[in-house]
Amino acid sequence: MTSTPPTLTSLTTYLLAKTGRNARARLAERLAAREFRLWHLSTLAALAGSGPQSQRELAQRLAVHPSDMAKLLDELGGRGLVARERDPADRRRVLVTLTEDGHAALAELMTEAAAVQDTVLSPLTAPERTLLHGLLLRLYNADDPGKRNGQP
Amino acid sequence: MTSTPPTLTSLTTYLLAKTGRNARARLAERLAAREFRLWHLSTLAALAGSGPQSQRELAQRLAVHPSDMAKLLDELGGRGLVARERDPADRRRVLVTLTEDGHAALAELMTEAAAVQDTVLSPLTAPERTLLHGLLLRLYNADDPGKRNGQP
DNA sequence: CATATTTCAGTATCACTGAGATCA
DNA sequence: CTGATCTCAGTGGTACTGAAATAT
Repeated sequence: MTSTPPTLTSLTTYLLAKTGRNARARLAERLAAREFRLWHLSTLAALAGSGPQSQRELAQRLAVHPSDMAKLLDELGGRGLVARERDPADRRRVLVTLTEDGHAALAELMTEAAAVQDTVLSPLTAPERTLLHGLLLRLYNADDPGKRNGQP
Repeated sequence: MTSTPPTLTSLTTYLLAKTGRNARARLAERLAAREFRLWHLSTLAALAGSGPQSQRELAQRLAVHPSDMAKLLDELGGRGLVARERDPADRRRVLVTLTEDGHAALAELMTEAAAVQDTVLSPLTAPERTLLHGLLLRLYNADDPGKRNGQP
């Protein structure tokens, strides 16, 4: 006879995937109200955090395919949030920079993200949230950066 | 060298989504070697955990659309892992049950999942893993109060 | 007839592929 | 010419939508 049936919730990785997906979906919904998608936020954040850089660099950093990065930057550029110009030093490259409006948009979206996070983590106390963050950060830093693809 | 901008990694929900997606992708890769997908494992586990049930019940429990559940069960049924029969009490319903082979397949897949989990959680000590599991379980249970009577 | 369950066909979106264009 | 970057059209898989078929 089979004893106690295996349950999915006994797998930590199952809970990880489920809760992560939930958080992601909630933020996506929130961003959609402002006509943004998750990659927009990630891209703006990457530009703010690491300064002007080539499209290829940006795509690698976020683990997005260069072809998709082109479309993303088209959208962001059309809204005046990023500026694209040929690198004078190497005219094959396109240097992407964050505009003033881009900085403002990023600040707004990060505020939204913080609000969503507060909802998602509401079952936990402040020290527990810090603890969770520390554990997840170690998992995050351990897996190969730039090998896998996914959404932010 | 590429590093993720600090603004995103300061969001716990970003780490949640990323690590969850990573775990999910690793398991999917592993299951694919046996010609299974993640939904197959989830479905088998739900049947083992909650016993024979209608397709609709199963779909709701796993938050899958009924149309997709039909396809999933076609695949599992074709491999002899589940059996489908009309409910004698209400012939609109289709009662789904796990076969012997289904139980065996589930045990194998759960072993695979445990192996993947051990890899993903390798940066953490045993007590830390327990701690993480407890925190995630509370987030998971707070997620959607609509499925509080099921196992997954 | 009104409702519930299952099934099938079609749509939408996302990650990815590959070919061509530009430039060093 | 070789190699790198960027662009664009198209593919495949997954999640969803809507409606017909079957039964209560």
